[in-house]
Amino acid sequence: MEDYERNSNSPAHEEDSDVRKGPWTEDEDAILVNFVSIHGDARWNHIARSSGLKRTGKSCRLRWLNYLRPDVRRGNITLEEQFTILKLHSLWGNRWSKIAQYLPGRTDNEIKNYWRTRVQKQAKHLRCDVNSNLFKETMKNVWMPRLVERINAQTPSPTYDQVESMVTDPSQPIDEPSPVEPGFDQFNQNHHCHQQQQQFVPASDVSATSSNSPAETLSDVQGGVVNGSGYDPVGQTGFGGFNDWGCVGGDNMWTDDESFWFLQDQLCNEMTSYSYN
DNA sequence: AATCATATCAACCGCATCGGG
DNA sequence: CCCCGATGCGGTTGATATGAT
Repeated sequence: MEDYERNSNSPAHEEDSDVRKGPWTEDEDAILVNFVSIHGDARWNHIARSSGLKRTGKSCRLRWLNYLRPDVRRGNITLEEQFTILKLHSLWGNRWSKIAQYLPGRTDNEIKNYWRTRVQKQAKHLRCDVNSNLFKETMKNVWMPRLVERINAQTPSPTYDQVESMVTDPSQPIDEPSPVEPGFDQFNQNHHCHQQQQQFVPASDVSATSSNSPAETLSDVQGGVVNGSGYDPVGQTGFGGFNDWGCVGGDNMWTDDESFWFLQDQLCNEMTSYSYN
């Protein structure tokens, strides 16, 4: 903290010497909340200047969006939220702000942190790239079905489709994504976004009628390559091939299917246990 | 109790995009 | 068109918390 202030007071940057950086104080928070309540959450540079806060507009905006905004949610990521993150990331990649639209109260920063600290860590343990088909297939065929099992255990009886419809808060509007959004066409085909219900409703021709096998359903929905004995480790066809999900070739470190799947299961347990502590 | 390693997350930075002049 | 300021996004950093030894 002090380092930030020392740096910002460097004589070499006299013009920047008034700009505060680093953690926000309670006083600063109070000032910002007060100003936003009066002037609204726009024109951040104006807010930064006229509030007397020695912060940049960007810093004010970030503080408000990620921390001070009244509807921001804190605490453990729920199972439904984990499922949503995995599913939407499989469709859109690192489009954190877009994914955050479907997790009311969660910020893009929080989702990004979750992905980096939890999901990427597991990829690291598996010694595979988080963008590799191997890892995508693992998420799709092991972790996501496991999440569904856990959700079912929490709230008895929902089908896989119902779990999907649980993953968004019905009270929150869902922005209609741009028609040219890469990947959205497929998403929209598979999950009709009903504005009235404000839920994901899987299309009947894809999964709604045969949800007994989550793995199969996910496979169908997302077009992944799955076979009885495992996966296609060098396949290029998983998840629709969106260009921001470029496959990292040659990263399959596993040659022993049995030990691989054993480890998958272990890691899955570890990963899905986070929200139960 | 002390030290080290690892995990978490708030906040920064650079870049892209958008809109007004 | 071009420029410029504002805004938003994704990647990254670094301080702090927590756990392990």
